Amino acid sequence: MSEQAASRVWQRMRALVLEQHDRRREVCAELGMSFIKVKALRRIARGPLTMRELTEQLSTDKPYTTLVVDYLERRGLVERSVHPDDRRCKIVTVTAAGQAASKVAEGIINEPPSVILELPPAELAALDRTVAKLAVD
Amino acid sequence: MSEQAASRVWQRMRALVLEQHDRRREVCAELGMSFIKVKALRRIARGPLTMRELTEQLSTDKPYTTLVVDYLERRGLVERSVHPDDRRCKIVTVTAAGQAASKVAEGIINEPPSVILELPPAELAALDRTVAKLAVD
DNA sequence: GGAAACAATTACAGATGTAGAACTAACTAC
DNA sequence: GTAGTTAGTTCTACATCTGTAATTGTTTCC
Repeated sequence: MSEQAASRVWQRMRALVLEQHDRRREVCAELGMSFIKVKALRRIARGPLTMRELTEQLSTDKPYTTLVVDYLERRGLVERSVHPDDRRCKIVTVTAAGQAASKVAEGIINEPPSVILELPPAELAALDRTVAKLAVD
Repeated sequence: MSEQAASRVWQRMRALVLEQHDRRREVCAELGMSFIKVKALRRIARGPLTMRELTEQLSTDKPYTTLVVDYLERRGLVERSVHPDDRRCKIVTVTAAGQAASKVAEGIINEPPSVILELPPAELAALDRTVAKLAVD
């Protein structure tokens, strides 16, 4: 029954990501900020965003986004500027320091668990191909 | 380079679990409680636990565990009883109502994303075998 | 039996995140 | 130009979570 296999796969993937290899605490300790702020920083580092876009990405509300960006700006990691075409909007951009901090975060978060690295090369390659199909983005 | 493949696999698994198919909001809305309380309920439903054990499972602190269990007990989902061999300990057990609520939560959380179900059977079977290797627990 | 250790609770302080209402400034469309 | 809309901010209130210290009852070990 392939439905059961799918369920098994899903539960194990969840366990791996959320329990066995959760690096959130580590990242927060390293950067000295809450995880939602790390997430905000990483998104901004990926490319400039308006406040509204960032609010959507973080799935939070506008007032809190203001607080988060205030915090990151105070630490010199991001900057606000007025949108050239629509002066109501602000564009949030990462600074050099922010880019560096984001890289540190990515390094910790994207470090794969050793169990994946230890797979036989052929099996890893197959896994790579399959998982690529699962990721829409 | 298999290190890059491992990194790719990991990042895509994370995206799938945390972004594409995150059911946390849904579960919280359905059960009317915060996610940490859902997590506590699910752990207790899996089998009786002492407060200390539950504290470890939730990776929180003792006082907060007391509050969480107070809440679940007030809603009639779990019960506290004294440990027969060590009267310092309390054993937290799920009630019938709690078991039912937990099943609802599991149903939502464990429902695999459709992309997994849609894989060709042979590929799903291979994925199932590989992922089983990755899950230590 | 007494000291030390442990489980759980209580009390408390503080950080973090969620949410609504009201406001300003800027844009859009008629 | 004026009405309605949108982006962002401020203010406020609250829920949630984290962390420390002290307290109670119980167990363990000498």
